[in-house]
Parts: sequence; structure tokens; C-alpha cells
Amino acid sequence: MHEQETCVAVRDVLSRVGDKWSVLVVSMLRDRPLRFSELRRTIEGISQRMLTLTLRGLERDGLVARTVTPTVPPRVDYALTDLGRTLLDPVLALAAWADGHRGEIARARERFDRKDPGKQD
Amino acid sequence: MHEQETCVAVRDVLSRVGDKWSVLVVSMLRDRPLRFSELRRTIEGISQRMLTLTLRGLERDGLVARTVTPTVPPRVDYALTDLGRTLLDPVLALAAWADGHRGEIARARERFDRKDPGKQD
DNA sequence: CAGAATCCCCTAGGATACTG
DNA sequence: CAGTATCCTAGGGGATTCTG
Repeated sequence: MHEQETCVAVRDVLSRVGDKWSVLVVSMLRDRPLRFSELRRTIEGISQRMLTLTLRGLERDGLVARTVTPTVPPRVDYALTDLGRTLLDPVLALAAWADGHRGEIARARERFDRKDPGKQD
Repeated sequence: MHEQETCVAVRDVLSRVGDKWSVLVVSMLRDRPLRFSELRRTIEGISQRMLTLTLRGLERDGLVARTVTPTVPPRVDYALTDLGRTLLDPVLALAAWADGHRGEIARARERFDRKDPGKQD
């Protein structure tokens, strides 16, 4: 599994998944396409700069399709591609893991921080 | 799924998974415990600073257990905990996805970059 | 051997202002 | 409405040096 190329590919997907907004955006598009402004309103906390950058990244990787309707004002819809849809499964599995074990993780952290005081403020 | 708390928990696990070394370290520990120096040699490219930090983070989250044998020179072994082992499945699924679709992703990028020249140097 | 400390750089990401 | 363009900062991560 570690033939270098694979390793690089995996790391670069993981860093995409690990960035602050990509997974959230993808999961928002799960049911139907959404407009830029809908994403912006729904996601809460995202700046429009980061929404743009995140969508560009996802589009570049072929996970999201961008459709412009050239009206005035313009309308732009974003939808998951087939490829993007296949990503949903493993990502949601990981999210489920995170949700299912967050209690254990929180307790582990408390224990660790109690043993090792002053290191984390 | 987006009750805020869950969302935060998920994001923080994803950022762990998305950092440069954590997943690689966890996957190296899949079969048996390893010493610090074994990890350092096997991983290739990691600085000992980042190996230390990564291991501390994993230990803090309860994913990895650290065992010190107080000899001279000291010996320190790292092993996956049960919790860490349960993470293996979803993470490897994601890695498999990344490996399985890296061709598609690469092609999507080429297409995108051809359409939009000069933006990514 | 297994680290802690230090220095330094670079990028992710936020805030704000402007435009077609 | 759906973006660019700027400016700015916190922190991830590398290289190097020191120590029990």
C-alpha cells in the first residue's frame, strides 16, 4: 500500500477531507444542488472567500459540478458529481466514527491533560 | 447530524485525520507496536519533532498508548489502543477510496487546469 | 535513544472592500 | 448574486541544536 505514489494520493485526499469546510460542503450537497448563497447561508460561519475557495477545490478535483445560469443577477448552482457522490460513503463512515467515539476521546483528553498539567494552558 | 456539538467533534477528528502524519503513523502501528526510532526510520520524511508531536496528539486522544522502558538508553514503544484500532477501518476505507479514484481526480484536475490557465502556475 | 527548545517559513483561513 | 482582490494573523511543519 505504500508505493509512494499511492501514499501521496492518499495524503492529498486526506488533507482535502481534513480542511475546515470541504466535507461540510459536500455533505450539504448530498440531497440536491444548492446555489452559492444557499450554501453560504446554510453553512454558518464560513466566509464567502472560503466558500469560493472550497468550491473551486472540489470542482477542480471533479467532486462538484458548477453550473452558471447567465441571468442578471447571475445564478450559480453546485451539485455533487458521481465521483463526489462515491466519496460520501467513506466520509460519512468516518464522521459516524467521530460522532460515536467523541465521548471516549473527550475522556482520554481529560485524563491526559490532568497528568500533564500546564502544557495546554 | 448537525447539532453543532457533533459537527465540532467531527471536524476535529477530520482535522486530525487530515494532518500530515497521523494516519500514516496509525497505519504503521497496525500490526504491532513500534519504537520511536522504528517509526522514525520507517516513515521517511518525518522530522523527529513532528513524530513527537503527532504521537503526543494521538496519545492525548486515546488512540495510541506510550510505554516507557526506563533503561539506559531509554526505550519507548507505541501501540494502538482499542479505540485506535477501531479508527483503522473507516480510515483505511477512505484511503482505499483515494487510491481507487486517484486517476479520475488527476484527470479532473488536468481538465480544470487546462480550462483555467495561469491560475495555479 | 527519545525527546525538548528554538528559529523560521509558509499556508490556511478570517475580515473587509470592490465589481459585473 | 456571486464572486475577486487585499491585507492580516495563527499555527502547521521543517531544520537544527541541546540533553537525561
